[in-house]
Amino acid sequence: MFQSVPNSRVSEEIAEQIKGAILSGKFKRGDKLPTERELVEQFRTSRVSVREAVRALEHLGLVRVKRGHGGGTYVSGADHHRVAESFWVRMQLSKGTLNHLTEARLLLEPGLCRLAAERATAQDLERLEAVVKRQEDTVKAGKDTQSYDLKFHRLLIDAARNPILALTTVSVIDLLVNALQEARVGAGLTAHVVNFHRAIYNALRDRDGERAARLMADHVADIQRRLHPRLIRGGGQAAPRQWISAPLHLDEATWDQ
Amino acid sequence: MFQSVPNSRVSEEIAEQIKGAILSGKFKRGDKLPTERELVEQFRTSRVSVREAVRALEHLGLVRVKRGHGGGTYVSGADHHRVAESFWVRMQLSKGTLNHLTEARLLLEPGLCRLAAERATAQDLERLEAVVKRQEDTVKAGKDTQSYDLKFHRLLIDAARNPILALTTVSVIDLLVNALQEARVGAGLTAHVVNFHRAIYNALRDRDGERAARLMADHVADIQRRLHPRLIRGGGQAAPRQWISAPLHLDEATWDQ
DNA sequence: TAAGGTTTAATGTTAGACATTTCATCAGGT
DNA sequence: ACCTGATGAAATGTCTAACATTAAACCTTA
Repeated sequence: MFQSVPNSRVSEEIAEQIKGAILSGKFKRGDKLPTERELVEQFRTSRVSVREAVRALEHLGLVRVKRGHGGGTYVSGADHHRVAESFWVRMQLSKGTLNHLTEARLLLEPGLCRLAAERATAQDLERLEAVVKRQEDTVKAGKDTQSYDLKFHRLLIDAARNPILALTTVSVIDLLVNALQEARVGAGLTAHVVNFHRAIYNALRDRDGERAARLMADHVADIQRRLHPRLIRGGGQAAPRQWISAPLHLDEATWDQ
Repeated sequence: MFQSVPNSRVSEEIAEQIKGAILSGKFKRGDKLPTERELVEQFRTSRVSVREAVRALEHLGLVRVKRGHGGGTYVSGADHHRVAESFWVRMQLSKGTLNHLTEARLLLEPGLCRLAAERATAQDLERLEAVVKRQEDTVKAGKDTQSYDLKFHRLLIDAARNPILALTTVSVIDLLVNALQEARVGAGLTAHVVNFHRAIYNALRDRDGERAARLMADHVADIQRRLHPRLIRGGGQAAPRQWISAPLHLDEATWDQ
């Protein structure tokens, strides 16, 4: 019946305006917002309110704040870490386990494969192939391949071209990788992993979404079978201390790492 | 190699401690945290830092703050609205559309059906049946059934017993419902909806996950077919002004509405 | 007893000073 | 040339103390 009244908190009003400016493209990724003092003048308010607004944007993952000389508020193009943190908190509140995370992954990633098989561009496929190849070489050299492992999944997720599923899936994978690293498991299955990646890539190249999805499901289940048993002695309760993955899009990773 | 240093911001340290207290159960849903002034004394810090910490928890969805007499900070047991907002922001940044939301739903909800078919308790089924029945009665009376519609999906999501998928799916549905309401579509398909719900319930009762999943996929696709065409004239760009759904768990809705 | 004003306990907002961090620059010694 | 360390400057971070606003509870009165 009636319109809801405007936000009662000054900081929310400010945050809303800045958010609008960012989303409408007035500020782009990497741009620096005015300093706190300048914003105080522009909004005719106090520094506390401005800071509160900036914090809100920070928690949305829209900006990041740097201290010191040359510091300030920089537009960061929405990274996923805050969402991952929310997932983690909710998991703890609901007494969730790693199996719930893997279960989510098992639903999400095969679905993304189907989408990616339809939508992957030539460039997507090229990048995927390059990562698989480099991973194969690294395996032969006997070195750790986790970074390529993650890159493959990230490229695939991006190729599916669905921002919501991407945000969710990256967060889930990130939490899983964190938990596994925390528990010091994960080594010694590199050969299996890269074989799956190669097979999935081939399916995507052939635009065979079903095959890709099935392979991905096997791949994730394989990881689950191999890693989770090692976790029985109760690892992974502590919150992640630092995030493994770069922010959501690989392109974004170049400037805000 | 090295341990990460403790959070550099005072407020993060405070937030971490309070978060820990909540997650470990020292504060339960509905409990009132100490007032800002009391926290200032306990942490030996300033009100600014305490307030910043409380804001952080608010953005995590862990607490909500009420002003005025009898106000204060109350533990809210993680509602999904903040995650939904993050989803929305990311969608806008990525030039996403309603179709991306529906696509996510189309992947998530059938999957949840499979899980729910395995895991639903007798009580879950009882509640689902009750909602379907009431919705059928409401349809016969010719009234609006949206609240029952949402309740059905929420009960089903809860029955799948996966906090991550639940959080994601509730957020997606919430955004969709918001966008559709904004665009004033949605009336006139109540009979179709309730028939699907009945069929899905039957499948769950029979523990036939595949059938339930297929029906749910049809159901969501049906909604998409009927509603999205009406959206062509550009509805749904404005951010949701208020959230439709109650917080994540129905049980939680009783005290913090 | 119901309507409406008053009190009061909490958060919200402002102002201004000072602390800290971080980069850039420059000087000096090897 | 090049590393090392001292200094300066620009920004955010923190603290204090006062005042504003809100909304529940209480009290007064018709």
